[in-house]
Amino acid sequence: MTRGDLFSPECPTRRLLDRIGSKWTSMAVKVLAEADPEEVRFAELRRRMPGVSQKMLSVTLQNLVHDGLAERRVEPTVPVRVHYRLTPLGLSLDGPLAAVRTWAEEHMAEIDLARASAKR
Amino acid sequence: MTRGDLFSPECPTRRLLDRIGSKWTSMAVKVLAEADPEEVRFAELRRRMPGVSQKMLSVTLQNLVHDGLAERRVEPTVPVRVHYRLTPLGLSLDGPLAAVRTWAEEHMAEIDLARASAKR
DNA sequence: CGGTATCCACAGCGATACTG
DNA sequence: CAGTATCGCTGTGGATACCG
Repeated sequence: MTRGDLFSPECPTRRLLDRIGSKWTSMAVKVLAEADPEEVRFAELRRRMPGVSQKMLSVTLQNLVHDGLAERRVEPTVPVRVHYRLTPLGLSLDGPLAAVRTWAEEHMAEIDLARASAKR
Repeated sequence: MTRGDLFSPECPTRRLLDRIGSKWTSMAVKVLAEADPEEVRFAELRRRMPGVSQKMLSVTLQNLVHDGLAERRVEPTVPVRVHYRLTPLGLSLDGPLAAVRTWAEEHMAEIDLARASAKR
C-alpha cells in the first residue's frame, strides 16, 4: 500500500483516531466489550463510566450506533428501557483498543517520568 | 486490576489516547518508526506529513520529546539542522498504533457503509 | 532552517433545564 | 428513563508574521 493513502485527508487511521480519541468512546467500547454478549442499559453504562454526563453518554452512544459499532434496542415500556451492545464490528475494535490499553498500563509511568525530569 | 484504576481521572489509557488522538502525533510516530533507526530532519518530516503546519509539527515533536518518546539532535551549523528519532519507548508505541492502523484499514469501509445507510 | 509569538475560528465538552 | 435543547467555556489547531 502507498503512503499517500494513509496520509491523505481521508486517511482511515486519522478518522478512526478522531473517533476513539474522543473522550468517552473507548471507555464505552470497553464497558460494552466486557459485558458482551450481554446488553447494557443506558443507566448501567452511566454507572460504569464515572464522570460521564448524560448528554455525552448519549452522544457517544449515538456515534457508536451511527458507525455500526453498537446496536440500540428499545423496550417499549413506560418509562422506556434502552439497551446497548456491540456489533461484531465493534467487538473487533476492542482488540486494537486493548493493545493500546496494555501499552498505556505498562509504559505511562515511563512517560510520566520523562515529563517530570523535563524542564516545565 | 480494578476497573476503578482504569476509569479514574488519571486513567493511563485516557491520557495516552489524549496524546495519540491529537491530530499529528500518531502520524509523526509512524513516519519516525518507518525511518528508524535513521534520524529524520524537521523539513523532511514536514514533507512526509502532508498538511501539517510548521507550528503544529513543532508542537507535536516537542510533545513527543517531552514525553520521552523521541529525541532531538541539533547540528550547530548555520542555518541549523535538527534531527529527530524515536526512543526505544517511542518505538514500542508503534506496535499498538500499528494494530489500530491495521484495524482502520480493514474496517473503516464498514463504518463508512454504516454511516451512509443511516439517516443523516 | 527551524522554530516562536500572536491571533482567531471552531469543535468538544460540561452544566443545566426541559420532554415523551 | 433516556434522551434533547441551550448555553458558554476551553483547548486544539490553522494562518500569519517575525527571530536566531
